[in-house]
Amino acid sequence: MLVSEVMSQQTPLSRVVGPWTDWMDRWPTPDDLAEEEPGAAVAAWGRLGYPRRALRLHACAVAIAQDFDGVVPSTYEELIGLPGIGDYTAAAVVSFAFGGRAAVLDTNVRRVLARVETGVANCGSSTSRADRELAAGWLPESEAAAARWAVSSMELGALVCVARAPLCESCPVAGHCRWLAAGKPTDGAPVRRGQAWKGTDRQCRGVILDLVRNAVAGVDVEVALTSWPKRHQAEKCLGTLLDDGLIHREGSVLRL
DNA sequence: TACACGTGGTG
DNA sequence: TCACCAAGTGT
Repeated sequence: MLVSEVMSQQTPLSRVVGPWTDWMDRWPTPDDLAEEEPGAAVAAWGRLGYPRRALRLHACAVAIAQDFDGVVPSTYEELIGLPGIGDYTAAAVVSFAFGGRAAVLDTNVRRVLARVETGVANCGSSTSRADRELAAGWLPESEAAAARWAVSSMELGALVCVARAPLCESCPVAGHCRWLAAGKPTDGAPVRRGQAWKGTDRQCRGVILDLVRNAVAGVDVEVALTSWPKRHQAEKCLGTLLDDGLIHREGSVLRL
């Protein structure tokens, strides 16, 4: 559950299934992953995106092996302290893996709360204090009910109360929705800033990392730098990749 | 709070 | 084509 939640961060579930299955076959327990080199995790991550998640997941396995005797902890406080585990993932593991009581706040749930409770079309770009208070107020008291609420609210947002064309006709809570009652106003929706991509450091890093990931024998530094049209930017990005620990350098050879 | 951080599907 | 975006985290 922890692995699947980390892989699902900002990533469609449909793309997670394959890598997750392979990952769990190869490393069924935290100890199995902890014994590997971090580069193996980065390689197995493939093209899931945000590859630092692979590094953090490896570090998470090491931490679980060292601090929790190889057993995934079951409380929010313990989980939130692990690498790559933030508010959402800690709550998700508590709720989905252990059936505990935690407010699982992802973008889907925040959108549902924004519409049903606040009456606006969309939630903010990040979790706010108001979101947490709303979610805390909605969370059922018992563990069982809370866990069911968590998965229900997330599915509702993912399948029915979707961002673009919500299926209000088949929504089970349509009768309670302030946004629907108000005639589904679109104003007030925050203008999302598009994610720049072409020519960015992000794209440059992706190109260089992909090159290294696909070269079994490693890649010559010069080859990597010439894989990007702007030399200066390539040097900078290779530098950050090395700093991040995503790529390692041995002489003039680059490896994961 | 704002920003950096990948990738591939979709309208 | 191309902007938009999908179950966030760390700084």
